Amino acid sequence: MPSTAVARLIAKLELFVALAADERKFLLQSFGEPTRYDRGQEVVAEGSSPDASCLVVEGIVCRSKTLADGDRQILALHLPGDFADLHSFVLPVMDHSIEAVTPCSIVKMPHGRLRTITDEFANLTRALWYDTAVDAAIHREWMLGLGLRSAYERLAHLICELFVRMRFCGLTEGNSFPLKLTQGEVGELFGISTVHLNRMVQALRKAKLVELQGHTVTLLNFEGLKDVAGFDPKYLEGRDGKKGGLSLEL
Amino acid sequence: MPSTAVARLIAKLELFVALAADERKFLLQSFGEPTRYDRGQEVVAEGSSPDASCLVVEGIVCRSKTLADGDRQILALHLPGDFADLHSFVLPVMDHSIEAVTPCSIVKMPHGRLRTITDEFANLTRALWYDTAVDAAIHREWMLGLGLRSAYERLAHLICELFVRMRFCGLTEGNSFPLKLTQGEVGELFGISTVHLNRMVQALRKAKLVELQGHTVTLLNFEGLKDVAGFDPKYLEGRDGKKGGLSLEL
DNA sequence: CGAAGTCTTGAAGAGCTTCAATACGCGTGG
DNA sequence: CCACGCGTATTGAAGCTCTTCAAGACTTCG
Repeated sequence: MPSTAVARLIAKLELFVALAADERKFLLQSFGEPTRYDRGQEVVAEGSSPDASCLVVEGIVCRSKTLADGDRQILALHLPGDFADLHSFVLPVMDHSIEAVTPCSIVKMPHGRLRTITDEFANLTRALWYDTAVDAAIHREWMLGLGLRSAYERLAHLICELFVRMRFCGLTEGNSFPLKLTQGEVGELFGISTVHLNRMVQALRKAKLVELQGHTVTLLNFEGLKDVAGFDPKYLEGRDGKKGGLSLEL
Repeated sequence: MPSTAVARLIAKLELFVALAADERKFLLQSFGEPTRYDRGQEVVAEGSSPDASCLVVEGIVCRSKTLADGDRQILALHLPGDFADLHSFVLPVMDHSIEAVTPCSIVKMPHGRLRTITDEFANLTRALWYDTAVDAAIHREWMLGLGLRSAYERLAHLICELFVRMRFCGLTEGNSFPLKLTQGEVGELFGISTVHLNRMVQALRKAKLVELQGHTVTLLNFEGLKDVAGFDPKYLEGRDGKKGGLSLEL
């Protein structure tokens, strides 16, 4: 299982630049044993100085910052094959925390290995740097959403993004993907009240764009959803428009 | 002048890790001639693929994304000594644009030089990677603001951040710094209406926290302002709490 | 079947936007 | 030197989005 996640990581890095066989091999050998985390469990604490970076193997993790008054803002979601805190290698102190949104499994790459990579594999280093740059690009896309888009558009956007990223992980089935969260949890993740989230979900249903039932999200009209969301998968793509299956029938 | 900006860049990088003499020298020799830009002029277009990265020498530049309906969200502000798009070295296509907020002067480092750095100077590469990671950390701080903070708190936070960063550039005078923008422009930068910005400015005045008059911002009570803003300069700092003068009497 | 959790609905209120009008500040030409 | 005019700052008021509180309906599972 961990090796599947590393393979996904490699596939993502190769959207940017081809890796040499020894680079791939080095990556595959750099992760420790998987650790399991329960729903809601903290994986990395804000203010800590980790000595390893986390790769998601299974489940969904989120990164968040908490204000003095207890309010929390979700900064990013990570699916299998994503580094959640590769940047902790170059950032001395975590400015946010990482926690498990669903039960999940994580492997870690010690920063010593990353240091070796940066000393010996210039090409792989650029690829990892690229990975953190894509992460920042996703931050920017979220900023757009937080600043400019209504809750309705934002929800549509999140669903588009999750669908595309889930598909890259092979976690979709047709136009559906699993999301084992209550509306309350999605609301908190999303930074809006349960009540309002519910109304937006109903609006998406009424517009025949999305069905959310049980713990499955089904896209009924991806084109329409993309229009509402203003979704442009460019920010998830690699060099020369390589899509790595990211945007099959977008 | 350009060399002052590069010196600031070096000072910032050394918050993370000491640079060798040849690394510093290589940096100093890597930038082209300065170019001037007028207020509002585009420096780098969204969707383009630059072959060089921009270092601000003078003035203020912003990065922004524009939605289909024309609404624009500011993603970051950059002062002298900041790379505005170091990430364009590893990101094949610009996901946002860069433009001059005030008249400014910019020098560029060709990506070929960056490639040489990543091939030959592992230590400097880590330092530059660090720079993009700090940039992402600032994105995260802004996300907090956009998602959780009121316009009043957000304005207080922006003033704190600008003050600290301006001081690092030596652009403050006592508790004041210049901001040659109208309230309308600040509002747009800030993503709120002129009317509401004005009311928030008045509130800050009434609370005796800040004076904004003409084109000068004066902090009357930094402690109080930090409290209102929930400002914690941690995200601007380097390894081992090195502050590089960032937080003298914070 | 009952109980707990989840979803849905209603209604009042906070924060911000927009439109529209008024006041201020300052440089220019008379 | 003053008056005019234009850009900027300020104020008022209506309206939209989202929040909170509170209650009711539906699910699911022991």
